[in-house]
Amino acid sequence: MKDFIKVMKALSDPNRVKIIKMLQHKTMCVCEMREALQIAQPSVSKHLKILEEASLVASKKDGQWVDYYLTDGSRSPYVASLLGNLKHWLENENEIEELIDKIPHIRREEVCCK
Amino acid sequence: MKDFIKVMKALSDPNRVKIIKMLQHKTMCVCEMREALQIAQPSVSKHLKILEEASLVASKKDGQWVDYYLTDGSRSPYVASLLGNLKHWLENENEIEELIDKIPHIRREEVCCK
DNA sequence: TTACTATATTCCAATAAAAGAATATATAGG
DNA sequence: CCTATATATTCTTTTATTGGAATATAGTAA
Repeated sequence: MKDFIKVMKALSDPNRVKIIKMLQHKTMCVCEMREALQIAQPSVSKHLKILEEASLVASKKDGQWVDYYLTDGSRSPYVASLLGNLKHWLENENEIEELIDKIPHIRREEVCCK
Repeated sequence: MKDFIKVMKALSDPNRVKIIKMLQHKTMCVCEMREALQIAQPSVSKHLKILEEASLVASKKDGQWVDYYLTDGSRSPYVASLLGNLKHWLENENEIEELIDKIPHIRREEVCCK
C-alpha cells in the first residue's frame, strides 16, 4: 500500500507530471528542467527527489551535472503501468505540447553557467 | 492535466484506496464503509465526494441510504485504466485482505440505526 | 405533522505539501 | 589550493489535506 500511495502522490503534482513528460523525450539535468518549468532550482530538486523515491526516475552523475531519466519500471508494477500509460496520456494537452516544444531550444551550455 | 491530477490525488489517500477495494466486492452505503474503516461518518462522506469528483465512484439513492459503486470508467481513460489495474493491485496486502474479510459480516440493519 | 435516521456540509485544529531564500556540498578548471 | 558552478538541503512561509465535532438536510415512518 505504501509504495502505491508513494507513486500516486508523486504523480499528483503538475510540475512532477511535466518532468515525467519531458524525460520521455530526453535525459535532462536539473538546470535544464528549471529553465523549462520556470521554477526555482531547489523546487526542481525536491520534485526530483519525490519522483526518485517513488522509483519513477533515476539519476546518474555526469561531471558537474546530474542526469535524470525515467526508470524502466522493473521494480514496481505501479511504476511500470503508469510510466507506460503516460507515454500517450496528456500528449494532446496544450500545456504539455508547449513545454515539449521548448526542450530542443534549451542548451545546457547556455542555461547553466550563469 | 486537471482531470489526471484529480484522479491521482483521489488515489493518494489510503482510506480512499480502501474504499475502492471494498467497492470491488459490493455496493456499499456510507455507514457500512464507516464501520469497515472505523473512521467518522463525515470523513467517509468527504472521501466519497473526492472519489466521485474524480469519476472513480458514483452513487444512487436507495431509500434513506446512498449506495456507492465503482464507475465503468467510460468517462475517463485514467479512471478506466486505474480501476482496471486496481482489480489485481494490492490484492495480497494484509491491510486490504483483513478489510475485505470484514465486509460479509457487516450488516446494514445492524450497523446503521444506532 | 413529529421523531428518527442516513448522509452532507461547515467549522476548526493538526498535519502535510509546496515554494523560494539562504546555505551546504561536491565537482571542474585554473 | 582557490574560484565558480550544479545540485542538494535547510529553514520559513503559505497553502492544502485530513480528521473529528457540531450542524444542516433529506428521506422514512409513525
